[in-house]
Amino acid sequence: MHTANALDPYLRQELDELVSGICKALNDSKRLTILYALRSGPHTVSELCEVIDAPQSNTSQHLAILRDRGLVNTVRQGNNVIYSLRHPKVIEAVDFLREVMADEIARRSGLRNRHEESARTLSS
Amino acid sequence: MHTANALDPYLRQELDELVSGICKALNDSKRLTILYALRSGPHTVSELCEVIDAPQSNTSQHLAILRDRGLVNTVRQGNNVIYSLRHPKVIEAVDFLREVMADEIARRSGLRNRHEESARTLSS
DNA sequence: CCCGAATATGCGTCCATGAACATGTTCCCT
DNA sequence: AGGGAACATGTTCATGGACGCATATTCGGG
Repeated sequence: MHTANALDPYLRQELDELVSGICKALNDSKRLTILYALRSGPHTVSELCEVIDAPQSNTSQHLAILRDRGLVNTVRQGNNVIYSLRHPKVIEAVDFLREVMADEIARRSGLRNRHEESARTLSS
Repeated sequence: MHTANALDPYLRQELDELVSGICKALNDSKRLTILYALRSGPHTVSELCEVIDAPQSNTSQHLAILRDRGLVNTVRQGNNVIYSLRHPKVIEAVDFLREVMADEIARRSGLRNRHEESARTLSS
């Protein structure tokens, strides 16, 4: 607690832009799946359709979001458009969040065990 | 591109749970602000109200989301409830995303300059 | 035991967003 | 030039989430 102090207004604004600029793009499992698929190299749209198991228009819309926010590169090659990962750091960040999730799951099962133990102790 | 290959189904599922479990909680500027405010130490609800400049009920709702997803701890102390950061790693992950945003902004202004230059070159 | 402070929750409303479908656009090929 | 393949985009519809307000709940003090 200590002093209530408003947070640095510059940080607040930066977080605003972060949410509207990047977080929103990461807030969908299909888009995350696309980014992870691009880890291993560029892919065409139709390939990504198969990866996320969605119709072409839906896939294109998700790609448009990632493209608009600057998270992927596009190159036209004949009839195909090839998407690639622009900021590999994004994957690192998401991997960090996956660690958090793993930690949290571990913590919960730890709590559960402790609860079971207390229950056992109390009922004995 | 190469082989289209569906992504590891386990990873897909994990990304699903990541989105519904953590990403959704991070997909709001006020909640991010709360987490950053808790970096420097625990805070009461009314303090956090001031930080995010929102009415109490709204603040409590955001806190409930962070609490349900396990991102914050709560301790009751008399009339107050004191919130603290449970997983500092979350901040690290978000900081990573901030770096990505900074990179992307730099890249764009770089592109803009190059465009201006080509324009100047072409028109001269 | 009741009152007020601090926090939580339920409800209604409004807006953002994802999915599906149809339609445009761009390119290659003949 | 025209047709087909690969993508992109517009529209509509349904859902989810944020907010405000009112209402519980929990706690400490008199």
